[in-house]
Amino acid sequence: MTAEDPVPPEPARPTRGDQTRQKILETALELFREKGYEETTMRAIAERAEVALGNTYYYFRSKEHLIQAFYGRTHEEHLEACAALLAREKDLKKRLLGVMRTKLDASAPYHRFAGILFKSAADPMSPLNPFSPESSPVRQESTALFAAVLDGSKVKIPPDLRAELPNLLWLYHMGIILFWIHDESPGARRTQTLVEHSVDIVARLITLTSLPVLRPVRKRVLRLLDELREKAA
Amino acid sequence: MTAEDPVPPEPARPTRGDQTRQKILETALELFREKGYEETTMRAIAERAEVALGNTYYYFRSKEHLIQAFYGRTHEEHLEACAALLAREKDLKKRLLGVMRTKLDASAPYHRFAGILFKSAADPMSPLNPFSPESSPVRQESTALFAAVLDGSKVKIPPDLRAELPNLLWLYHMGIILFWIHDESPGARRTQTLVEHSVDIVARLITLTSLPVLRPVRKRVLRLLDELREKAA
DNA sequence: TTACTTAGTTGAACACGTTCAAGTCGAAGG
DNA sequence: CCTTCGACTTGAACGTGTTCAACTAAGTAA
Repeated sequence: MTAEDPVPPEPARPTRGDQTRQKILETALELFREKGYEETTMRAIAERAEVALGNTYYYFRSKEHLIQAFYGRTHEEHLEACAALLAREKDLKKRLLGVMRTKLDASAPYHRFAGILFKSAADPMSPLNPFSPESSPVRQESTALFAAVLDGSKVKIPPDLRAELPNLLWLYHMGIILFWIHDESPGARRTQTLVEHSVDIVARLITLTSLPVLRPVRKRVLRLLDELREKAA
Repeated sequence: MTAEDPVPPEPARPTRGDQTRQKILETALELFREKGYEETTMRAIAERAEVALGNTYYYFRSKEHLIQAFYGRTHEEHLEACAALLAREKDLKKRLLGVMRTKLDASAPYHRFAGILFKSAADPMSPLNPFSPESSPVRQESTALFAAVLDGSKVKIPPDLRAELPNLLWLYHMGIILFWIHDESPGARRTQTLVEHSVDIVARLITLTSLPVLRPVRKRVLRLLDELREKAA
């Protein structure tokens, strides 16, 4: 808004480098969609982007880092796609279902090479690992989305559980994605089935947790999460 | 036993090739333990095994396939390690706990490069993917182990759930392994904590499933599994 | 013995991801 | 105008996993 940002952490003026960076990323995603990840070579990316091979490494530390960039992008698409629904709908189950459906829709074009995402995601050394510091911003945004899913609904949830639930839902959603990656059925029908049903189950479980019978289990789950967090520090 | 097997599917007589094969595998695991997976080159393996580079590919289709061989081996170690306990103990929770503990113990020497296992495991294209046909024997053996855990215990489990539970427990155990891979705490303490607590929770849930309140949820879970299996065919 | 066959072995060659020392470009300072 | 400096760009070179056509060894039938 003001005349000039003096020294902002991440200014937004597009330099020459920014253009090159974007061209490389755009070209890479294009090729990934066309031929898949493994079959796309860095040389091919550089060539189509009209850039020297080494230059791609000036902007992206590795081939995998190109995927991280893609990951951030689909996440933003997903946020947009479910904003309307979250503003309108008040029923927890429908909210969660909507979020998961739009997630699948947003990811669909990349199903072909999404495997590589999880391939790296499961590798503790990879920057793509969702638990790595490098991707924690995306993860936090993602769990924030699930917090929003809960907040906008009218369901009563015990406060202790409420605090942890976004993390658990994020984990749940990662499980779904993992299933989706392996799902070769046309239009990912099996994953859709899984989502429809599992959302129902999850929603039920959430409401059930208020029952006295389940209190001990709930407490144990929460205590476990606490302890793990302790030892992590 | 008899004089000569005429044409058995997979005879057991050790040919020259078997020796070479074993030497390569042994050397590979040795180097993996010493330097980790990424840092071990196929050339180094070939050299120490006193074999030509190309020969390693005669016996193992790829570097990853060497890991699959290792995977089968630790699984056998694990089976042995928990046999005694399963013969003795009758309490479900203790049985499950014992199995999971021994699993971690058996895997401990390989923690350093276990990441690569899951890296490939999450990739739908990889032969290491636990859902792939190539590794289904190991998976079946593994779920059979969990069936044994249930069978030897005195807990009453609804038959419909009983049929699916080994698969669910296998999934649970994969989740634990995934956590373990990312666990950098000394001696994998965090994973141990996770196991101690989560086994308790799982055991509780299993016994709780007989409760009338939980019947609808149980039924829905089972129906979901059924539907997914249907669509897979 | 000789010819044929199959299992096992070889290392040069290939394609790829990645690195790096050397460049080019454009703006700021003199 | 020249110089300097740092952002940006270049492509040759490296190390890697993997392939392959050619070779050897050893057994089998004639």
